[in-house]
Amino acid sequence: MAAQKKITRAEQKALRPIQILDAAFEEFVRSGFTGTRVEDIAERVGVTKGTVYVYFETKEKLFEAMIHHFSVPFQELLGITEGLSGSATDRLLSILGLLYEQIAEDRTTRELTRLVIAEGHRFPDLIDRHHDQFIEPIIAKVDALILEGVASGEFREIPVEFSEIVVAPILTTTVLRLIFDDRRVPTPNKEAFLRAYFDLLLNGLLAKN
Amino acid sequence: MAAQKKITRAEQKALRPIQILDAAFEEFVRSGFTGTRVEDIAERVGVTKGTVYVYFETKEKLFEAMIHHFSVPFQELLGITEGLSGSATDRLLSILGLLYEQIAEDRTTRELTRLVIAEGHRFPDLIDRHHDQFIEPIIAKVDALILEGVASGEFREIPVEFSEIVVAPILTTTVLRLIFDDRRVPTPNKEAFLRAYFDLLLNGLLAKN
DNA sequence: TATAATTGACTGACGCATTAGTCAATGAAA
DNA sequence: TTTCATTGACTAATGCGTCAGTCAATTATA
Repeated sequence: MAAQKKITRAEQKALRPIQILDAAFEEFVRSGFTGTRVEDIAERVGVTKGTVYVYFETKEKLFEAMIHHFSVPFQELLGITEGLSGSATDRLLSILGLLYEQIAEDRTTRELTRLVIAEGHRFPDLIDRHHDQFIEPIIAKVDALILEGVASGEFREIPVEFSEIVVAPILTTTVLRLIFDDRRVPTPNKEAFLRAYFDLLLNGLLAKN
Repeated sequence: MAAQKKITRAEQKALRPIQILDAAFEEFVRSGFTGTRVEDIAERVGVTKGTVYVYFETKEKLFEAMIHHFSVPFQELLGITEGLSGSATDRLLSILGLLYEQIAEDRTTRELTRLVIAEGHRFPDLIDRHHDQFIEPIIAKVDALILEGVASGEFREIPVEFSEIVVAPILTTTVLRLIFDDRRVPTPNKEAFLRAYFDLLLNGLLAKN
């Protein structure tokens, strides 16, 4: 019935590392580095432990390769944001919206955040990579846009060394979903959340006027 | 030289559980639940593994007791905030300042947050306790104050179901310090950070007026 | 096309190290 | 002398990493 895709040995071999990395992601997310058994990863792929060691030298190397593999997609995001036009406000909100989708709503990014927090001690390189490829570019981008808005007169002057305050609701949503994932704390409705977030960010809490 | 405090056996025995819980905190924070050896905890106290098992049945029970022990001090905070007076703005900022000190700046609370994120899967009760004694009371408190401010005309009407947006900079600072703790990302100056946070929260980013 | 030879991806049992948990022996305080 | 907090050697179990052997897929030969 199903179109039987004939897979050659060479094709299967080329696929193996990625299958193993996918399985490793799930298991490491579930149990952390020390709590995960290489055998569980193998079982998830449908092979035995020996096969995993054909492709990866050690459990540590496998963990690092897995992080590296899943970190790639995010890097594309910051490129996309180059082509935006409009007022500083429009562009800032566009980027914050994209960041919300890519960080708070994307399971892979969320779980990578968990691993960075949980396993950072054991893998210092992980922290450095996360900073250089994730935190720093985001902060720099938001900094730049705020400065543009200040220069054009759209924004008040605010101290730019604290622009993590501006993106804070995104990371907070990420962490709350990481901890409570759908039980106890409901997943926020995206449109309603962004509306409230942007409204407060732009206009503040005070009623004056 | 030092005043030699004579410690009786009974006093020492009464002290042991707390010494073990303190040591357990440090070791579980350093290596996570699975990565921590009971022997390391014992060594930190200056006893051997057998002694630990006199006071705690299993490693799991010890972990749970440790979390319980260190979660207590935070509960006092929410009591303190009852006696505040002044405008809704003043009281909101007072509470946010206290929360910043107690969450972002207090190492114990920070590291408990790490354990909740890292070990929550293995200890579901931990998640529930954290929600009931930590997240929920904070959100409820901030909700209530915002509603008061809206009622008194101080605040604009904002959707109260998203008041985690208001406290987001606190949790974000906590997480960033957890990940980067002093290397790569500098620890923010408290006064300057709170000034920027409160200014943005009250007045927003837009220049209008 | 049919059969034999070869390859190499995968296996799984095993060695070795680690560690949770036990308990009879110890020795210092009372 | 008695009590009992502590010890540390022990076991049972677990899990990483290895590697000689297997067998299905592939290639060479008839």
